[in-house]
Amino acid sequence: MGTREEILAAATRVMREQGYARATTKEIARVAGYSEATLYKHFADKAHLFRSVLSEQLPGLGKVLTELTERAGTGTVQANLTQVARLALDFYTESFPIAASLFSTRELLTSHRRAMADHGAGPRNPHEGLVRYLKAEQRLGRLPRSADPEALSALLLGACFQQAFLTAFDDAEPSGKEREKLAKSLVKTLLQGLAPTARPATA
Amino acid sequence: MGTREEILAAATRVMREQGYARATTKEIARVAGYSEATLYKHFADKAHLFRSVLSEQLPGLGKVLTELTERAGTGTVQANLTQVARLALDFYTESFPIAASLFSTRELLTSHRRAMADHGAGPRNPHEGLVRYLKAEQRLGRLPRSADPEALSALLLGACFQQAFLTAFDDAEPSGKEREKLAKSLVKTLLQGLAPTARPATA
DNA sequence: TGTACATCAGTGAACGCGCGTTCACTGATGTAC
DNA sequence: TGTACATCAGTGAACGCGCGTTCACTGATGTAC
Repeated sequence: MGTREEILAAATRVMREQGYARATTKEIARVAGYSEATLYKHFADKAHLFRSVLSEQLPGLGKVLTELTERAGTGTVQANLTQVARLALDFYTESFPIAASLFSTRELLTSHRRAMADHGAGPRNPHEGLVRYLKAEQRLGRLPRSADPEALSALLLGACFQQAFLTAFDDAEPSGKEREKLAKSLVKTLLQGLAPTARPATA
Repeated sequence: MGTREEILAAATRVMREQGYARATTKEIARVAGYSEATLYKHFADKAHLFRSVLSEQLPGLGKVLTELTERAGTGTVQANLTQVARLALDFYTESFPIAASLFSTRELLTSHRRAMADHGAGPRNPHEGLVRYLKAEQRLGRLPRSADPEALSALLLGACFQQAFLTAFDDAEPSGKEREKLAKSLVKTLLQGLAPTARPATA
């Protein structure tokens, strides 16, 4: 791992573990094992360093979900969606603390938004990938035509996203088993027939 | 509105509009229309000020949802849940930027978590209120016994929460109509029978 | 092989700046007689 | 009513500190002859 990568890894770690406010050039350099001056040999300024962290260190969930479409028709819809939920839980849990730091400064948010847009990336990517998969399953007749892919995706990914927030808030990672259990129950509820047993006329 | 309240309002506004990093005592005092010294007449230090913002300026969704249980049995489940979704969208959209700033420092997060716990409050409150309502409807026979209240709540509130994140990320509030439409489609999908039309044996 | 020079990753020490915080102070308002 | 004093919200100016950033430098490695 080159010096640049070591610095990026250190910055990521500091942001994740201590938050944006504590992610100073001093602390990042200390954790990386280099002098502060070395940071400036590899990055023009602090803002550049952070943009690199955001674009290079965050795993890509969108890409995985884009490839998901190719799996349409194989396995069961339920099993496929459960794996999506598991991946989403892992991804959002890992990236939430860093994503939150985007809101530390308006500039950081604005510049990152622009940079992502230029790469065709963005926080809606996973959603778009999942919607594409669901539509494919719909065409294959494995999902009712009456289903709303947009809503299904928003519900499933949203639940995973909020769970990641709660995990970060508690500062206590749930075990893999808990995530597995959650993923299963979310998908089950999403796909399970839930026709109300009674529909009173009173609105 | 007293001086203390004006300062709190200014701090809230600065945090929301400019982010935690820009929410300096100078800027807050400027926006409030007082000197920095006045801040220290009303708050012991900056951390105190922020804790007050978090506990006094954020609207309480949990409380609304707790009262929701009393509405169990009236109207339709679908209409009640749609209103929950609308409230949740408003609440999360308003509070997300400030909640995100909790992750700027580990201390802020830790102290806020403790302070909330002491008041019996926390980010799981809305979830608990909604689960209680859903169980009440289950007892009344207006929701199938096979339904999973925990999962239903996680899905619905999670979708609203992530939508709030996207809104903050885009820095563009969606119109009331868009929120209304989203709330309706989420609830419809949650309650709509979604029994898969085919279940292949291939796992 | 030895010598002279070029390159380059990395550094210690210093810089100016804006931060949170404190201090001695002001001036308006209330109170006692 | 006037006078003397107390109270209290608010302030301007200064403080020490840690931040991001830059500078002149070092010493190891590569290259030419």
